[in-house]
Amino acid sequence: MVKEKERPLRADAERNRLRVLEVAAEVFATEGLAAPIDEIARRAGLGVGTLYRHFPTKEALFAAIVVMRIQEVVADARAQLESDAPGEAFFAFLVRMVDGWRQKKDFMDALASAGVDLEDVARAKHDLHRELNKLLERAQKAGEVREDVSIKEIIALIAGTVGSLDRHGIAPKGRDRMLAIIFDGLRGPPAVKAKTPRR
Amino acid sequence: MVKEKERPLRADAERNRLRVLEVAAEVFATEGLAAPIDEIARRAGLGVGTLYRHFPTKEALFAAIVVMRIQEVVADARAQLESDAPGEAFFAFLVRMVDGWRQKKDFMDALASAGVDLEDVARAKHDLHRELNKLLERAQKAGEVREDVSIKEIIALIAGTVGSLDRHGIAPKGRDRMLAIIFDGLRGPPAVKAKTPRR
DNA sequence: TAGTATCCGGAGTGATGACTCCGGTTGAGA
DNA sequence: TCTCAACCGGAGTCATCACTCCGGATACTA
Repeated sequence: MVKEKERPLRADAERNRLRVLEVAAEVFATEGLAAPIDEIARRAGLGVGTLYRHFPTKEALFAAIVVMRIQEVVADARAQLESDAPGEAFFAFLVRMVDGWRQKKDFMDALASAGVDLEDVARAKHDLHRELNKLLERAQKAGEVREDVSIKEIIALIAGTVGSLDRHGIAPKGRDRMLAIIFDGLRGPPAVKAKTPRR
Repeated sequence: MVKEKERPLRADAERNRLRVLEVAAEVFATEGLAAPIDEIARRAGLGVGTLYRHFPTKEALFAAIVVMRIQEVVADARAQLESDAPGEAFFAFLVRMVDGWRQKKDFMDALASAGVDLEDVARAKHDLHRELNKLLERAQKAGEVREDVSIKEIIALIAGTVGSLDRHGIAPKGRDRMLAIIFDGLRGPPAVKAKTPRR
C-alpha cells in the first residue's frame, strides 16, 4: 500500500468534512441506513457534490461513522480496564454499551459482518474484540463470569438484544429485565446442570 | 366491514396463488425483504401482473407469508401445551423456535412491530402472544422459569439472538452457548442477588 | 362446443436515490 | 492584492423497483 503525500485540507474543506460526519451520524442513527444521501447533504447545508468529494460512496461515509463509534467503545473498554473490580467493570461496561447503542441503528447493523466490509472497519472491529476480550478474561479469572463463553457470543447477545428493544417496543423496565436475564446467565455456572429432568 | 360474496378461484388461479406464496416465502427467507417482486415472479414462472392480482402490494404478500409462519409457531406452541413437563415443554419450544427461524430473515423482520402492520398480522401476533403466554405461565407456576419476566421480553430476547446468529457469523456451538446463557438466566431467581460487590 | 367471465403476461410508467460533471467560488501563498 | 489550485453546489444521469394496463389466453357453464 503506497502512502500518499497528504496535504492538509483547506480550512473550509475540513470544516465541511466534520459537519458531514456529524450530521450523517445523526441521520443514520435516527432514520437508519436507508436514509438518502441528499437528505444528509440538505441537513448539513451542503451540496451532494461536496459530500461525495469527502466520502466516495455512501458506504464509505457509513464506514467512517462506524469506525468512529467503535473507537468510542474501545476507549470506554480501556478505561474500564483500570478498575480493580473485574466483574463490576465488565457488567458496567455492557450496560453502557446497551445505552450507547440504543437507537443507533446504523451501528447495530454494522457491527455485524453484514453490510460494510472495508478494511478500516475490519481493523476497528478487531481492536474492539481484543479490548473487550481483556475485560472478559479478567472477569472470568475473577470467577465473575462463566468460563465457557467467548466475547464474540457476548457481543452478539448484547447487539441482538439492543436491536430487539425498539423493534419489539420494549420499555425501559423490560430492557432491564432482559439484561438481568442475560447477566444472570453470564454469571451462572457453565450449565453443568442436566436438562430439566422429566418428572 | 362488508363481507364480499366469495366465488371459488378458478383452478389455474388457485394453483398460481399457492405457487407465489411458496416461492415468495423462499425468496424472502434467503434474500430478505429487499428482494424485487420481479425476481419472485420470474422464479415462479409467472408474470408480475399475476402476482399483483393475488396480492395487491408487496407488503400484502409479505404479510400473508408472515401470518403463515406465525400460525405454524402457534400450532407448535399448542402441541407443547399437551406435555406434562411444563419447564421442559417451554424450553424445548424455544429451541425449536430458534431452529425454525434461523435464516428466515423475513420472519425475523416482521415479528417485530416495525414494517408490516396489517390487520391480519396483528391478529396473528396476538394469537402468538396468547399461546406462548400459556406456555410461559405454566412453566412459571411449576417454578421452572423466573416470575418477573413477560412473554414479550422473551420473544424479543429470542428473536434478537436468532437475528444475531448469522449477522455475527456464530457457529452452532456458539449458538448453543448463547441459548444456554439465556436459559440459565430464565431459570435463575429474579436476581435478588445484589450487584457484584465492590471488593 | 360455443360463449364469456376470469385470469395471465410482460412491456410500460413513475418515483426514488446513488453518483457524476462542470461552471462558479474561495482560501491561502507569493 | 493577485493568482490559481482546491473546493463547492446542484442540476442531470442512470439504474432499480413497485406497480399498472390491456390484448390475448384459458377454464368453466350450458
